Amino acid sequence: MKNNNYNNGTVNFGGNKSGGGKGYFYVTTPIYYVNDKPHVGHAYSTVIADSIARFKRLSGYNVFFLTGTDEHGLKVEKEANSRGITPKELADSVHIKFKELFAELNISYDRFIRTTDADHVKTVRIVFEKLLENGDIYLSEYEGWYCTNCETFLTEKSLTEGGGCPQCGRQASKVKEESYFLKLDKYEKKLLDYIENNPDFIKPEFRKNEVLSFINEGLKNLSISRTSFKWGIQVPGNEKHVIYVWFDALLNYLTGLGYEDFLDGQNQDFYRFFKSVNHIVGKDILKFHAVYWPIMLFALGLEPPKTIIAHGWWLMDGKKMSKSLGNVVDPVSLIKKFGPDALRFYLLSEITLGLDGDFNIDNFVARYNSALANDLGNLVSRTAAMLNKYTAGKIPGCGVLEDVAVLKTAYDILNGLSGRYDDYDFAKILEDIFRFINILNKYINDSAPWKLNIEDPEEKINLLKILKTVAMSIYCVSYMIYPFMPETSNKINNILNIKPFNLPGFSARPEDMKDNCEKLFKDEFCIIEKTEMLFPRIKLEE
RNA sequence: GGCGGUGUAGCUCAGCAGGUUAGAGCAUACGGCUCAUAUCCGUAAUGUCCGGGGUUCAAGUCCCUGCACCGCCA
Repeated sequence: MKNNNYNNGTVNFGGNKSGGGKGYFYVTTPIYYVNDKPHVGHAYSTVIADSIARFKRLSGYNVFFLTGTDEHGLKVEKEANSRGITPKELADSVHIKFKELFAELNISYDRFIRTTDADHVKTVRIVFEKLLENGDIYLSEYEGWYCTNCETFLTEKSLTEGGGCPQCGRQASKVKEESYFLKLDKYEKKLLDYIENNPDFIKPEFRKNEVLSFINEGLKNLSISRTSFKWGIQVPGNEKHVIYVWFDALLNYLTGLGYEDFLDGQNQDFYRFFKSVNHIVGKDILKFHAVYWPIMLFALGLEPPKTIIAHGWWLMDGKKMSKSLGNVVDPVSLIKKFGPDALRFYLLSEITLGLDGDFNIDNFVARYNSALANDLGNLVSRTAAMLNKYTAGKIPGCGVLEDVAVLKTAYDILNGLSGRYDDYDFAKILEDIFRFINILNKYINDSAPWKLNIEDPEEKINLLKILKTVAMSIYCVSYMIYPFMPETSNKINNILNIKPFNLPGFSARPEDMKDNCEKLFKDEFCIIEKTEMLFPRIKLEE
């Protein structure tokens, strides 16, 4: 009978970030528009945010991770009308689809915000009134071209030859209407200064240049209300107007943190979190986050976000995903088939941050089989099998020393991890991890435990040393992959009979893993007897 | 039209403060092992480093130019 009590007695499972107080970390995804069900692009943004959130929590930070849905605006109203339901009914049903996807993907968000939530509606109104009071918002009149589909005002020059919208191609119309405007020109200089002085503000770098050139062409004050439809938050005191969907949506980042309580002096953490905010956004909405949003914050007397990460898009077989092409990748069916971690791994390892990626199912399967099944899965499987076969599952304690050279490789990777995460360089991190996995497979091959004679005391020690080294290394691997593949990490720890990393209260900075690992393996313990395959190989059918 | 970027092995990309035989992963071929998910490990082959010109003792690596593709803005 094997020991089923976790071997965790001596490891520090408390928050152990050195140097006193905990760091704060706030990460957000875009809030997703509810006019259609989620696709793989939504999964991608969210997985990026989840991985960084998990890593920061693991490192001992106080993390707040916000995601949610953007539910107001003309497109939702239209879609609802076409389905014969109310906009709220549409939002109710579609937002559930996002929640289901995130549950399948093991997304560890702290709050799922909806722009129809009462506290958000209240926050938007408070902000609007505040800015109206201090003069950053003013009532005026707009006369010019407008695209109803995009809810965007257009300059005459930007129209296509037939008078269409440059974005969607639909016919633009000439309108003359009363509108509230947000002063952008007033803060133009301040924003430029901020961008110059904060190199981490926009990532990757080449996007920063695009934003700079956009601002340098001169900002025109932004219309932030509409009178042509109803579905939105009404302007306080002038209910003819509905607040522009982007003004509404961006403020979710404040609502989610409890801005209202902060204004009432009830929320001490607000500043600490907001100062460390990382907005994950798609490249298509960078302008809203890097230009309009900081200016809204300036107007409120707050600092712009710390970092905006603009990622690329997932193409499908080289083509943009679209309903009309019928090539939209449904993430839920992929997860059902291959598991959440396979999708998370593919999304994060196959794309360089900022660039577009090509989603190709053959490539997905190839990566899965090669990296996950053959390299990682098989490493764990062969190690567990050898332990069970040769030592009855027993991993020796401090009486048998581990191979320092092998573990040093692991500790070196761990020590470089925090810096790598600051750059959001997930593909590189995963590359390092899998290079180490290859080293472990080679180490096993080269030292060939199966050739050793257990009857011979000297050879037995050697055998134990090899197996202990690999077990310790796999524990480190489990830590390294936890942010990307939490379910797999938990399974590995379970096989090793060690507590999972996601237990409340557990934290260990990567730099502390050497100590933690050595303490954990100081005493002899047994792994579990029956192990499951982490990633069964996928055989291509047909 | 303006500004910016990219073009390196079959595929995805790294290399670029200029310097010995141009790299990695995947895919391919051959060899080794058998603990393991027909897995793992090793070896090998393949490149007019987009074309053209120039600077230099020396250029994927710098400059000019042409072509192709992409991004942002108009």
